[in-house]
Amino acid sequence: MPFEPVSRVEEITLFKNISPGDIHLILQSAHQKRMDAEEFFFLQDDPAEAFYILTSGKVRLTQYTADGQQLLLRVIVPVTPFGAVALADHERYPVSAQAMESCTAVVWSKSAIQQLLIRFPQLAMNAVKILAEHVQEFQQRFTEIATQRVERRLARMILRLAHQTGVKTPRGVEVNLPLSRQDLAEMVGTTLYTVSRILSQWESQGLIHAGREKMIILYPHGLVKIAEEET
Amino acid sequence: MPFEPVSRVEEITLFKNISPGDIHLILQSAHQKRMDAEEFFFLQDDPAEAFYILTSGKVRLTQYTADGQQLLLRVIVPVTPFGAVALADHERYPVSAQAMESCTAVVWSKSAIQQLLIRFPQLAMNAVKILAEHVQEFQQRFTEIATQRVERRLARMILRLAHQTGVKTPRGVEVNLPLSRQDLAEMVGTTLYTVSRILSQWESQGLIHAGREKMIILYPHGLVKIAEEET
DNA sequence: CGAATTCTTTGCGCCATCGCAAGAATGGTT
DNA sequence: AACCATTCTTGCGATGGCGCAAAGAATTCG
Repeated sequence: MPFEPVSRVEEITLFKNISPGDIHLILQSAHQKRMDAEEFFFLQDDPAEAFYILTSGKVRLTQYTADGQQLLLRVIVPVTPFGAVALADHERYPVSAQAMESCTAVVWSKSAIQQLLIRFPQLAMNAVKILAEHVQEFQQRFTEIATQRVERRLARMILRLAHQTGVKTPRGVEVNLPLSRQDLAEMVGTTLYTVSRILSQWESQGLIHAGREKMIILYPHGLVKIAEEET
Repeated sequence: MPFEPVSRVEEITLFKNISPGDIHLILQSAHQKRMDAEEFFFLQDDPAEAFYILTSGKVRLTQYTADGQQLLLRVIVPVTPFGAVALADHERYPVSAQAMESCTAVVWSKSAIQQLLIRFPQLAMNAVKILAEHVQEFQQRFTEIATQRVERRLARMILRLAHQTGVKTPRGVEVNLPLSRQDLAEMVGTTLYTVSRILSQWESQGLIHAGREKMIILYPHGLVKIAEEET
């Protein structure tokens, strides 16, 4: 089972303080999966039966509410684990995971990953750490949405995305994700109209250059200011 | 070290599938702590150095934002663990934990709990499960606040609280928590004015009886309807 | 290459929620 | 019993953000 992505996988939090030999063992009980754009790794409310680490492509994690509204909770980029609920027993996925483009991932079945957690306690500890970070992130985002204006939330989100996948180009920092206004709106908890208006305003101020499903940050400091300044 | 609360502690998720003997061992490396009302178990941004299980009293978990706003993220009742970030390395508490009344708790130091996680892998798996549930809860609340009106969010929150600590009385279900309008507002992400207005309205409809820092649900079904009905 | 589809922008009216301010209610204190 | 400190209520004006509708780009596809 050839694993070119191993070299990068080794560096991630999940495998911290685990010897290369053990990592190799752990990876041996995984298999690879590829997905075409738009395909679903899993759907919300499915029994959580597999745990993934994305090795290429991009994945969107979406939650829909009882009344049909959708929320884009996060975008997964390589090399990030997702479907971590499968680490716990008897859970269902709280989100749907959809490939935004063609993707590859390393996959463990629930039973495999649970055996690994018992066999390699450090792995369990790392998983705890990852989940603890997720809890923090969502507490934080909950706090933000409860207390801050849309403009600030959007600025923060774009900076976060730029941090995740930003690429420096001569013109500025390019956010390398095909996100529509609707997607951005779902991420910060607003409507596509409001997002569109704010982006237009920023564009007229020379802060960004926003095109269809892409965006270049011309003046990051301006966004930082919006994201942090009081009021 | 006498542990009257042990009997109840044994039932919680954290100790599931762990033998009574092992639980006893685990509890032996804890110590007890008592706190007076208003005292802090820990403050936000403190290094996470201890992990707690509340055995009596009530604890509020609060997060404050850079600009000084406060959010009441949750109320801890017995027998619930809190400070779970201490399970992970090098973390800081993302919230402050303050006793709402005089409290007792079982406490493990970070080093103790980490040794236990290694020694009892099932403990680590249970911790993973608990954290996974927290992630879900906040994803859910994030989604709610992003898509639903205040009235519905408040109805949901009150039902949740009633579920946690509700006591049936001849007059209705009494929510046994000293929460001010401000507290409720922070929990659902609104202002105390709006909470007050909504509660007044519900009171005039005969759904609840709301007093100063207390409340009795007279007609739970009415709240459920508000919490679930579409629109 | 042109039509169909999807995504984006923006004017406009609307309303849920905010937040001040002032006064009322409640509970504790001496 | 009178007082003080909180907490709660409610009128009122202000407004951020919503969401329809229609027109304008950018892509996709046949």
